[in-house]
Formats: sequence, structure tokens, C-alpha cells
Amino acid sequence: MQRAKQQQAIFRALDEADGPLSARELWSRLSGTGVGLATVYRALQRGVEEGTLESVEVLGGGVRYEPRGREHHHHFLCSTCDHAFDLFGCVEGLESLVPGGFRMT
Amino acid sequence: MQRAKQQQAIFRALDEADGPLSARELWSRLSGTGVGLATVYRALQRGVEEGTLESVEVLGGGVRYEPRGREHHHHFLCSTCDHAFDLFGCVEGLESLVPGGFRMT
DNA sequence: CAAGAATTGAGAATCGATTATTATTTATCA
DNA sequence: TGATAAATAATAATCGATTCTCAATTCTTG
Repeated sequence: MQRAKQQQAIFRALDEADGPLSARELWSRLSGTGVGLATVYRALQRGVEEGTLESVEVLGGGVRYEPRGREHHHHFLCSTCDHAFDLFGCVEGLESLVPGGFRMT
Repeated sequence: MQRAKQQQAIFRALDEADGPLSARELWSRLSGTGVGLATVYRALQRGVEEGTLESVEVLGGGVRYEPRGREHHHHFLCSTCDHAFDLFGCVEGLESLVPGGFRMT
């Protein structure tokens, strides 16, 4: 596969996902294309460095990646399928729970 | 060290902590007592099986343990020292964010 | 198209966390 | 107390995730 196409496929898969993807989830969505897992890791790393991707952590397993610049949102992890979904909406009162001397990020 | 004392020390450290501890955090709090890391892991596993301990996950790193039966609470992870603190208080509206077809646990 | 540079796929190496192994220590109880 | 059973410390083995290595492939430029 041409390299440009590969990179496109990687970023398109992230764009089309309904939540942040782990390296392996992303890779499995490219199965059949011959793209190697190492290439996926390299593309993700580059994306984060260049600012097009963002790495996020979701309870229950490793780092996941999503396109940068999306609206403020949270994630929901299905404990059955281990997939993280984007959530729309937010909660109030988080800030007030932060212990004194700490700052919420 | 006598075995009964060891087990006491392990559970006491968890009781006195200001949040859930990872196996290593717990172990480091027992440094000087000669307790082995494997023993800490065994005690934690046994505690969970017997129902005296509960394992919890906090963003940013592995499984942590706390005594079971505490009041409903959440945790706060310091990204500098990587320690998880118990929080008092809760937020509203979490349940309403859960996608249709899923159940919040 | 040809040469050199950059990227890739495959799998080996590494890393931290957890579990297994085993000789030794501690506990149990006749 | 002495024999036997259970638990331990130290460390080797394992596990999954990530990174590294290198020969092969693709790209770039003239």
C-alpha cells in the first residue's frame, strides 16, 4: 500500500470512530491492509507530536488516541467489550471536589 | 516478623492511607519490615477474595486497593506524585450521560 | 530511470506489573 | 519438643504493551 494512503487510512479510522481508539483497536480496524502494528504506533506518536492527535486515558486499559480539537467531552468505557465511547454532555461540581492545594486539569 | 503481625501491618497500612494504594505503594510503606513484594500481592489477592478489600482503578496507573465497606466516594489522582486521594462529595448527572442500552456500574 | 534517503513490516528486545518457583522460615499440634 | 504443613523472601518467569532493529520497500530528486 502506498504510504500516503496508509497514513490516510490511519487518521480516517480515528476520525470515524465513536470514541478514542487504542493502538490495537486501531490496528485491528486496518486488518487486511497489511499495515504493521509498529507503523500504527509510529503514526500515533507522530500525530501527537505534530498536534493532530491527542492521547487520552480511560479507566480499564491503556492509552487511546483521538483527533485533536474536538469539543469538550468525556468517555464511557464498556466493561464488557472494553471499548471507549465518546459522551456528549458534562457534569457539574467536579471542580469543587478537588482537594485544597491541587488544581484540576 | 511474625506472620500475623505482617498481615496486620498490611491491612493497617491500607486503613491508614488517605486513598487506595497500589501494591508497590503499599510495599514501600512497609519498607524496613522485610515483607516481600510477593507477600503483599498475595495478601491483597486474599483480601479481595475474602471480601475485606476492594480493588479500584484510577486513571493513570494500575490497580489499587482499599478496605471494603467505606462510604461512597471517588478518587483524585495527583499527576505529579501519582498518588490517589479519597474524595468526599459527589457529582450530579453522571447517570444521565450513560449511552442508551448501557448500565452504569 | 537510477541512487540515495526515508519508511515500512516482521519479529526480537525491552519494560513494568504480576505470578510462579523453591529453598527457607514459621506455625500447628500430637 | 519434633514432625509436618503452611507461608514467606528472593528472584526467575510470564504477560501484554510498546519500542527497537534491520532487511526490504517506497519515495524523492535529478
